[in-house]
Amino acid sequence: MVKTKKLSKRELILTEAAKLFKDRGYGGTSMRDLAGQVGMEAASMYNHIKAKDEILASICFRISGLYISQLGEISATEASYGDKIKALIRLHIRLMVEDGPAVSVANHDWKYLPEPKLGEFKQARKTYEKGFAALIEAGIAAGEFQPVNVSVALFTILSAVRWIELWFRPGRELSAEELEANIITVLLNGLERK
Amino acid sequence: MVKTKKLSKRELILTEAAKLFKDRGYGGTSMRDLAGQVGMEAASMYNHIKAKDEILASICFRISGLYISQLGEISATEASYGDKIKALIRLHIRLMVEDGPAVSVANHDWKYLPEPKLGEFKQARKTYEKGFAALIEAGIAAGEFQPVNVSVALFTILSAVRWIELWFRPGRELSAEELEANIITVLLNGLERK
DNA sequence: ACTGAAAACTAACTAATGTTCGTTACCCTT
DNA sequence: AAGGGTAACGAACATTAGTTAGTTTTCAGT
Repeated sequence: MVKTKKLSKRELILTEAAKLFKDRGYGGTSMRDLAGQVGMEAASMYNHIKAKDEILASICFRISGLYISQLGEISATEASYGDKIKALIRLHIRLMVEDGPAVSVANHDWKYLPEPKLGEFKQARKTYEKGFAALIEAGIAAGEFQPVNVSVALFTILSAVRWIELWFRPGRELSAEELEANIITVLLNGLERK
Repeated sequence: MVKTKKLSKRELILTEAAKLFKDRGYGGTSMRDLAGQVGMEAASMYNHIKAKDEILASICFRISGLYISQLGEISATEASYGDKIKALIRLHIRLMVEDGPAVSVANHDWKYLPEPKLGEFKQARKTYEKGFAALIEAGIAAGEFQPVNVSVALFTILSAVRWIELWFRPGRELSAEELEANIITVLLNGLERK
């Protein structure tokens, strides 16, 4: 089991890096900080990773890949558009709760990717947003949703779930399931009673 | 007019700093970068500001002060709770459109404030959120809103408007007024038709 | 025109950054 | 027991960071 050990050390670095990047930002995290958290010297980490920005890229693209593949699966189901949107909202919340630091990094620090990777990541994001928007548009065309501007609806939904990381502490006052139910209520039914 | 000139140079620095901080982040912006944008040498800026983090603090507290004072005014009116929430949403959108870079910095880079200031800023934010939440809670108690979790509603609304900066380009396809109307529709009435 | 302050400049300092180098310890296979 | 590759290390590299010191320029008020 040679590969296993190698990968697990590397993934330890990636995991700890995501936590630190989330807290202090990419630029605010030094390789020595990260090494201290991992439990080795900064130089030693270069046996497992190629460069600091490769760490960032690994985190970002793992998350974007997850989102895009899940979007494909959900789109392909036979559910109503409302249920598809709900499933996507649940996906975002679940990933945020389970993989919080990495999602946070992919949302905030992607802009520090060096240029070949930066363009690829932007494109991946655009791909995801286009797929999400297509569902909203189809839902409006089917009379299932209100005839609202598609971009506004898309980003209102996306942003509403991206900020969960900032205040949600699982088990404190609110469970993940209650969180899902409440957010879906607000976004799909609106705040006002009718 | 001695004071006027002094203030305008300082404010030029603050304005350009907000733009750079928004694009490259606080840590990703060097004093030499900023000086180049302002049109002077890095050392020269220290005739107008005390330190780099003082720039960050000025930007953050100016924005937080704006939000808190406006919240006070809106809370004191005699409108319905729905109209108060709408007014707050419009406030967020207007500030984002008119003062975009500074709002963006106050939303993303506040965590790099050094420790005495950091605590103050956190408290200011909490003050604002408490005031906002009180309006939602009162609206629910009055039967005007759905009995949803107050924190969830609060942060869903707050986050929905914070991301405008990322994709909204005024005059392109959508005006600020249409933006307001659409966001309010989604948040207050929900996406689904009923 | 003179003066004194405000504000610009050049140069430099210290600290910290990402990364590389050469070497050493470890450990699995033979 | 020996060999060889993996992964750890300490030291050092060049670069860049924020900031300060000292000096010169600009310019409004007398």
